[in-house]
Amino acid sequence: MEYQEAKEKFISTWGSLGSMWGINKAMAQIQSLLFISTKPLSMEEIMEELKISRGNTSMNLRQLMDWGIVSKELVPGERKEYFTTEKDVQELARHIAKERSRREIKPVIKVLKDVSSIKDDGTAKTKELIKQTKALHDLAETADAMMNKIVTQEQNWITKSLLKLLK
Amino acid sequence: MEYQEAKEKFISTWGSLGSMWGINKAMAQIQSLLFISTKPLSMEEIMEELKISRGNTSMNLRQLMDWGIVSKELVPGERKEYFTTEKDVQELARHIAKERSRREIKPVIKVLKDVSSIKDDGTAKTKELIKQTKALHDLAETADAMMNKIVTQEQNWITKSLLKLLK
DNA sequence: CTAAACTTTCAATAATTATTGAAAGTTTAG
DNA sequence: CTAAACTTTCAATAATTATTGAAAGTTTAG
Repeated sequence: MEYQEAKEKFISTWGSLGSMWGINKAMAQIQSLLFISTKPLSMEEIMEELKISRGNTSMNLRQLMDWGIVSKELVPGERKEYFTTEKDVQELARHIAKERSRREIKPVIKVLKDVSSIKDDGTAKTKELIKQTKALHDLAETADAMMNKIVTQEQNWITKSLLKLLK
Repeated sequence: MEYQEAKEKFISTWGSLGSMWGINKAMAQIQSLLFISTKPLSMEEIMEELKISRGNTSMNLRQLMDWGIVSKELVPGERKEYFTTEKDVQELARHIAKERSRREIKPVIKVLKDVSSIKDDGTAKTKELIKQTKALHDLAETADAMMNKIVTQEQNWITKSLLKLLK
């Protein structure tokens, strides 16, 4: 496999993966492109590489900046804006985990808490609803907490020792 | 909040969440409905509760069975098929994590491995591609392994002690 | 201040994905 | 074996989501 093929494969795989972390294709592809680029890229360059329109590029870059994983880079003497993404995978994972938690997981936990707190009228179906949503609530909270803790740590020693412990 | 409202809120929240674990709305809603039901439900009952067509119900039930989180229950003396979902959240999480890993994460890890193994032609851009995809590969593998281990364990003692350790 | 160089917005449209429902298929009671 | 009771399939359609591109907006060099 040559450079160009590998690059395209990476971008398209990572792009289609976007949905896993609640991000659309173009957004994920722009991030991928920046992630393996050796230098900041301008909007023109991104449009051309990915064959997407100016509007699309602009909107998705903004979203990536909202997620905190892409930032503007000003090149002195240049009028254009250039963009870079966080290059450290650990940091990237931290940002993504934090945003997902905030945008998606936390609100769901809230709903589960509300639903599981309705008053018990004694009927079997109400009891079941309360029991099951409470169980999900606890699971979701634990999972969310673990994810954040793990990803927030100075990874190396703790991850390694956890993995050993869990094997 | 009364039973009916709580139920609807739960089903619609959990349903819209489906996309987080790569499942469509109807599929997630059917699972939710079964999850808080006190008894197995027939296709008719599911259709009626969720206001979805017979075909839709049939297809999504099949998918849920493929995921291994819903199963047929035969009620003696009845011609119809009845359905139940795994009621234990721990088991549910295990199944979901396992399927996601198999369907989505493992294939991506494979691509990352391939891409990061292209021959180094000495150029900066090739070096960067290799370095970055290798880093992602390692991260993805570690995350996948941890998720599976955690979710596979007899949760209680290990989860609790891990959480303490991580706090 | 002006105009060129750029970016953003957003209505129209294209692409994708989910849903319907009727026809075909399957199972079982009798 | 037959027909009723059910389930599945799948082409057509509806709903949702992403994309385009031109017009409007913004910034800065001169």
